[in-house]
Amino acid sequence: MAVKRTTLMDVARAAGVSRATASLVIRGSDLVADKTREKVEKVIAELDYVPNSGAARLRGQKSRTVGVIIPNLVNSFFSEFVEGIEAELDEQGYQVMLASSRDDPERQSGLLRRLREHDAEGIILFPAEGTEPDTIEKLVAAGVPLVQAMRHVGRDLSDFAGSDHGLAVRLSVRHLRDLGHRRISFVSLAGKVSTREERLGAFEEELRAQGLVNAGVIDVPLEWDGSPQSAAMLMALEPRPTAAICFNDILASGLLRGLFDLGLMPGRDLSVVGHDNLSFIDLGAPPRLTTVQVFPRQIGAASAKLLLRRIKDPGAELKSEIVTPRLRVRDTTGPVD
Amino acid sequence: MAVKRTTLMDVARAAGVSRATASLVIRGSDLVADKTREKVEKVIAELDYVPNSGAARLRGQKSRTVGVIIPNLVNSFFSEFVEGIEAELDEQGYQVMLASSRDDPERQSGLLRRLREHDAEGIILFPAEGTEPDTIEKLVAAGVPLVQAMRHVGRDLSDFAGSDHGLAVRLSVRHLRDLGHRRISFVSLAGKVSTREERLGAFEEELRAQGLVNAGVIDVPLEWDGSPQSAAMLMALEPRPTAAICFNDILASGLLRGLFDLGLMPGRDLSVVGHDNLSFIDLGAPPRLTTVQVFPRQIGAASAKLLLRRIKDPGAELKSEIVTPRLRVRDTTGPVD
DNA sequence: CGTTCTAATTAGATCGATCTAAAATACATA
DNA sequence: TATGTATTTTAGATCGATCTAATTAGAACG
Repeated sequence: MAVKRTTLMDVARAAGVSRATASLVIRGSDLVADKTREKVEKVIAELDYVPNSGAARLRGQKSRTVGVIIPNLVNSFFSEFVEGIEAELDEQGYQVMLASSRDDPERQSGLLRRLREHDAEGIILFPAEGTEPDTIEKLVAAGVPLVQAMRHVGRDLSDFAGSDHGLAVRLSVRHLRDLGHRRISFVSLAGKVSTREERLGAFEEELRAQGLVNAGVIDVPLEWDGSPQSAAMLMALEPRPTAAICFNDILASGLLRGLFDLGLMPGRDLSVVGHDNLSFIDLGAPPRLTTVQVFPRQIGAASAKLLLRRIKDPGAELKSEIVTPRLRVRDTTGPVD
Repeated sequence: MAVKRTTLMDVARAAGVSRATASLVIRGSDLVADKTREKVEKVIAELDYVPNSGAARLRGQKSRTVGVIIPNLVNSFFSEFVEGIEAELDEQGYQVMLASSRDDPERQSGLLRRLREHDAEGIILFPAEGTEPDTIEKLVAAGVPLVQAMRHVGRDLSDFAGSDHGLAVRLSVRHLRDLGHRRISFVSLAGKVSTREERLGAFEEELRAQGLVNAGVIDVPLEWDGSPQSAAMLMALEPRPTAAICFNDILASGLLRGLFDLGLMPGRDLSVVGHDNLSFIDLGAPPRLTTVQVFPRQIGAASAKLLLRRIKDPGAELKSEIVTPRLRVRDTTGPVD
């Protein structure tokens, strides 16, 4: 059953040339005469020859493979992010090795190790919650081209692509202020990651700058149902907020659902703003969620570009690529009455 | 900048043993004395040695890597599917190489080739629309362990994991019949893939069996917005359907949105059933979509298991794993008045 | 036709691990 | 101590492509 592999040697023999020449043909070198090239290419097609990249990379050093680690794939934010990466790398002939850390730093360390064993030329890391700076430092010290995406651990250790979280929050706050809201809450997800701190920090700062009131921060777990219990928690706050900014669209949509279950109307009884602009927002029944678009696909593409740059030039200066978010006003925010 | 790689030779030298012994330690062989093992392991840790899998696989043949090709990642159905695969393979120490065919058979061929070059031990293929049986035949002939998932091309060529599309449709039809519906439409997506045929075939068959009327099949493209124009198309049919079964949840949610835009109420003016049970269904505003749950994660896991089995035993009998779908009745189906 | 220059080809070493088969060491027993 | 057996260790060949440096074929010219 196990067919013996067709090697370059077989091809060379069948085409009546040397291994070296056959190798040149495969790599598309222009050192080889057209006639010879044709002959060899014909044989390759006939034998359905597939090069053994193990051998190639052993000698040639490059695997044309890049490792990508993300916390999970359930949130479509991550899928879009990966899509962006994949599209960009594919164009350059790179293959993505995908792994999911499940937001567990230990698991993540194992994956990093495995990706290195698999000889990834570089790694795009969406760091798991609680990742130690040490992890990053070691990678960089070992000379592994690395880009951190979205979240980052330890400043100025690696290239970075992400979003301007501060601006995202400021956009939401200002939008709500323009609508007359003064008491605003923030629905965050439990845990300690740089994004949470950044958004929360920006939230409080901007409230202060605008002279508005922080009506309370509530923490909920990130569940597939978006933790609709946030609705009741918000309505129990004193003084009661007239608007809530949510860490992401999943939480925001969960909140919408919770409001409906309480017989309340988003945009009237409570204005709701999300983050991410996931594609499902436009689907289904109104009202549609007002949210800040974060462009995960672009961020993915940017990470890929940064990584390719670093692979080419390991000594290049550290660079950050920040994608500017954009507010998408839809139906769940309205004037305060 | 480019640090020279630490090789097994370096480890061996530093530990005062031979390359062979060091190799044994790495592979966890019990042929090596405890004292020696400790010594070597210490050195490995000190030098932060990472084996070069290129060399290993060149000699040892196994890459512990599996290729996965899916049409795209935007539909979260695919992400969940990939999650299932990744989780299962990860447990066995396998690494996933992910690639997206964008539903283009040509691109897909290129990717298949690339995955083989990268020495994937096997491939899980969610075939692109319009994939030729020839593609599959060649792979199988070349001895590449292959599992087709969800869709399949050419029967009995490879292992297969998927869903019982026929049952899925029958469940929806019977549910609608129980609610008193007699004129039912099907919203399909344009294109020719086995799933479409299967679902459509089962639809017509079951209508006949139940003595119901096919009120018309409409084809729409799969867009991110779920092609809400389907609503108007359905309402223009003569005689007008009282219920519609949609190929997937994206189309169904698009239809819901289209109905609202026309001022119609799903579940009252038109009953709507989806397929897949994507996780966003529970989010956001009511009404929630009635749909058939398809369990992509389980199907992914099943594909992974089938593939591992075939890798272990290439001569094993062909096997199909069919996951049974389940109807989730929510708000968008109601009695006909 | 011999010489020179360029274009095309090739032999052979090499990458870093694994495998086989043999050697060295330890251990038990007579 | 000698001998046989079990346990560890190792030298050296090997996987399949690529690279370097050298060789050969081909073209151009006086």
